[in-house]
Amino acid sequence: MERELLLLGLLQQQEMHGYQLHEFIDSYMQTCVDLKKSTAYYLLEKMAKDGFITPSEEREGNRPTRQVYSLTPAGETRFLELLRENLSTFLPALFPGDTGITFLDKLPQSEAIALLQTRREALAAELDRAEKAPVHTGSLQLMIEHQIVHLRSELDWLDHVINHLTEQA
Amino acid sequence: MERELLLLGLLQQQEMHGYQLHEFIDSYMQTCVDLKKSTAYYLLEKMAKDGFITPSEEREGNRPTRQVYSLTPAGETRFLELLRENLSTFLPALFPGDTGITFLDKLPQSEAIALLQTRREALAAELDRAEKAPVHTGSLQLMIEHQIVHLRSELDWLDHVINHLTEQA
DNA sequence: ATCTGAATAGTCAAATTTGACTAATCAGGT
DNA sequence: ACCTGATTAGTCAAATTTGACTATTCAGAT
Repeated sequence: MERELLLLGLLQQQEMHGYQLHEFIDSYMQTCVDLKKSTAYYLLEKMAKDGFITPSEEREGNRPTRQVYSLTPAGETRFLELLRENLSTFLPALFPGDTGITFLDKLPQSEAIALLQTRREALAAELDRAEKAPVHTGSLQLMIEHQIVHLRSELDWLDHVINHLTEQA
Repeated sequence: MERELLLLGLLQQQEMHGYQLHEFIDSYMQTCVDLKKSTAYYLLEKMAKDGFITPSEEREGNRPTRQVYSLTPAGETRFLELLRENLSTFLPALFPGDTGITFLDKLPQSEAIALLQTRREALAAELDRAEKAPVHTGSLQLMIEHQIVHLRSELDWLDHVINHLTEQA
């Protein structure tokens, strides 16, 4: 559901075509929703069929025409409906990385520590990237700051786990 | 991939049947992976076909027989392989709730505040539930504590956002 | 002028995931 | 002894999601 909200929300700000939407999402929002290109196209077609958005042919330069989508009045209503629902609900974030943590004791401590250190590097790099990202305006910036807060807290926790494991050895 | 790791990991501790696996995951691990019953059955069948687990018929009392799965040697290897990969990788948690945050400014402040307060209640309830959960042993407890740390940090952040919004009004 | 690799803009079959449904058994009340 | 609702254990068609593939255009090097 939040994928549709995201697409509608972006289209509400300005009309765009599929590739453009995917580009934006992939570069600025990979942290809240993971939306593959083919999924974006699928959803756009579906929402068009449902009457929430309408395509119009557009041609830029020499390139083949592409479908540019814009919100219909029904789409505007749908957007607000999904937005209200999203904001009032607590949708827990899932931690696929915790699956491994659950079975940490199935490996020798020393190996577990080494593996987690590799994870730590990747996490630190993510945090770095997020902290360096250019400042945006409005609510988007709010989301970016949320990510930074979250990543810091994750890094702290991971260090805590690694220390804990190291002390045991 | 982490869904398969989870199933293999649980089966490595003791053989189980589909329903039992789903029950366990749904009650103790909904926070790291969301695995529906039908997905569990699908994955079990697939992993059986791949030779990682083997089913054996079992009957309890009067009930119809059911498939109890146990790890094969190949499954044991696969489990360790997936575990190593999971531990060494940083798999970012996704925040579907941030989609709404991104479009917060599309609603009047007062309504946004009210909606977020509803979200806050749900989040606080989750935290409460997590804090009251019985203590487990081993690495599972580690994951549970991670969840608590995370939920506290989320509650803090949400309060921060609500305050910020309230001050603006 | 041509070649090469990157960027743009998608399509499609296959894999995965879901929700809705079925059906049997059990526990408790009446 | 019978009824009712919860629990157990699953199945299945439909919806969604993905990865791999295609094809065109553009920018820069040669």
